[in-house]
Amino acid sequence: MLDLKYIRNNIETIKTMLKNRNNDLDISVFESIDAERREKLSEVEALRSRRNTVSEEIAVMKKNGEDASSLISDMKEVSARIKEIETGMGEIQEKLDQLVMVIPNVPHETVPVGRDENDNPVVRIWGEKRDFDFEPLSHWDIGENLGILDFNRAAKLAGARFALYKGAGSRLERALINFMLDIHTTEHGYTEILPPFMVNSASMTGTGQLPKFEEDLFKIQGSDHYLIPTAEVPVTNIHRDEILREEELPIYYTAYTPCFRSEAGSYGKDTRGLIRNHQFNKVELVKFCRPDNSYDELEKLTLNAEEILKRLELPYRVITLCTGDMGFSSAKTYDLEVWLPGQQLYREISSCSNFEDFQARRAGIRFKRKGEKGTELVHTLNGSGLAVGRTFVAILENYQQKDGSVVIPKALQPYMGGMEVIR
RNA sequence: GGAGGAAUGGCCGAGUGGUUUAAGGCGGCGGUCUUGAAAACCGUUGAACGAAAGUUCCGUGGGUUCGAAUCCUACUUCCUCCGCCA
Repeated sequence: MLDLKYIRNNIETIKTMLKNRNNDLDISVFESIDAERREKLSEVEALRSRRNTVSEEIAVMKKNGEDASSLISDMKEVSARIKEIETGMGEIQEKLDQLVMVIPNVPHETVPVGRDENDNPVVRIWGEKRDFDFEPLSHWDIGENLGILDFNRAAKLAGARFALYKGAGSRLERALINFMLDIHTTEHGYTEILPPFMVNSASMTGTGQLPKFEEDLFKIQGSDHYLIPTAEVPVTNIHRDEILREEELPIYYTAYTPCFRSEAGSYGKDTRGLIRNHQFNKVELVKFCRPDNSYDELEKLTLNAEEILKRLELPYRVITLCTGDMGFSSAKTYDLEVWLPGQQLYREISSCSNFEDFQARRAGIRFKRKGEKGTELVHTLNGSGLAVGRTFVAILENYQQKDGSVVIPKALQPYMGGMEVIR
C-alpha cells in the first residue's frame, strides 16, 4: 500500500508507473474520493469537538444540581448529525481502500522500464554450461527412469500438477532443504523459522496477496484460513502490528515451507514435471531493515541465494525485472535463473525483492529510533533461497549421465548419507 | 464438543457512566550523587491523522446514552476444568 499523502501529491507519477507496469487501473477517481473524505473528516471532527466540550459542561451542571436539559437536547441533534456523517464516511473509506489496496508499488529508480520478460537486463552470469556428449533429457524423464519421481501416481492421488517423490528422490529433496537452511543459518546469519502453513486473511492482506490475488490461493472451506503460497506470508507477518526497536534491526529469518498455489490462469504452461505445481517446497529468506540500507540488504540477500547455486555448481544468471514484469508489491526484484540443459533454457529459481515500506505500511511493521518521537516504517525484503523443487530439477538435468544416472553435487553428498550417484 | 474466566500503553496492572488529557509498578531515556558503575533519589516516557486547533485509539464489529475503557450485543483470541483425540 502506498502512502495516501504520496498518492495525493504524485498522481501523475503513479499514472506513469501504472502504464510502465502494464496495469490498466483507473485512479482518476482518487482525487474526488480523497477530497470528499477529508472534507467530511474535518466536519465531523469539529462536531465531535463541540460535543466533547458541552458534555463536560453538562457533567458540571449536573454535579451542581442545575438543569441541563436544553444542552442535552442540543447535543442529541449534534450526535445524530455525527452519526449521519460517520455512516457516509464509512462508505467513502471503503471506496478509497478498495482503490488504494490495488495500486501496485512504485518501482525504484534503477528499475528499467520495459514491457515484459524480454526487456529484463542480465546483471551477471555465473558458471559454465556443461557440454553433453549425448542428448540431455528433461528432469521428468530422468526422474521417472530412475524411479525417484512418479507423476502418474501423483495424479491419481491429487490430480494434475502434483509430484510424488520416492526413495533417493525424497532423500534428495530433504537433503536440499537441510543444506540450504544450514548455510543460511550458520553462515549467513539468518534465524530459522518453522511457521504455520495456513494463515488468516489479515496476514494475506498484510503481504499483499489479498484482496487482489485471491484466485491464486487455496482457501480452506468454512474458515478464514488460506494455504500459504510462500513462507513470505507467515514470516513477514510475524511482526505485523508491532513496533520494533531500532537496535533489533536488521532481522534475518529463513524458513522452509511447502508452498501452495492454485496456478489459476496457467493452464497449458509447464504441465509436465516439477516446474509449476500446486505444491512445492521452498526455503525463503526474509529481512526487516531500516529504510536507509534496504538496497544494500537486497544485494546481500541476492548473494546469499546465489551462494546455494555456487555450492551446488549450477550455472545461473541474475536478471533485473523490468517494470512490466515485476510483482505487485515489489519496488525492485532480481531473479536468479538456473540453466536447465534438458530444456535448453534459463529458468527462475529465486526471486529477490525489496518491498520498501509497501508491505510494512499494510502490515503495520514499524520501528522506533532511540530518543526520537514517533515511528518509521521498516523496509521488508524477501527472496527464495532457493525453490527446492526447481533446484532438484536443475541437479537432475545438469548432473545427468549418459547411462541415466545422476551424480550428486559434492556439497550435497554429506546430506545424502555419502551417496555419490543416484542410479 | 461442554462449563467457566479473561482481553487496558513496550511489559505487568488499577479502573464498573461525567477533570481518565488511563492510577501505580517494571522497563527505557535524562539528571543528582560517584573516580567510574551499581543502589538510592528526582524528572521524563504510548500511537495514528493534522500546518495548527483538534480528533481518534482500552481485542474486533454493532448498539444504548447529551456523554462509554466502564452498560447491552455479536464475534475473535487466550486461559482453566471436563470430554474426545495424534
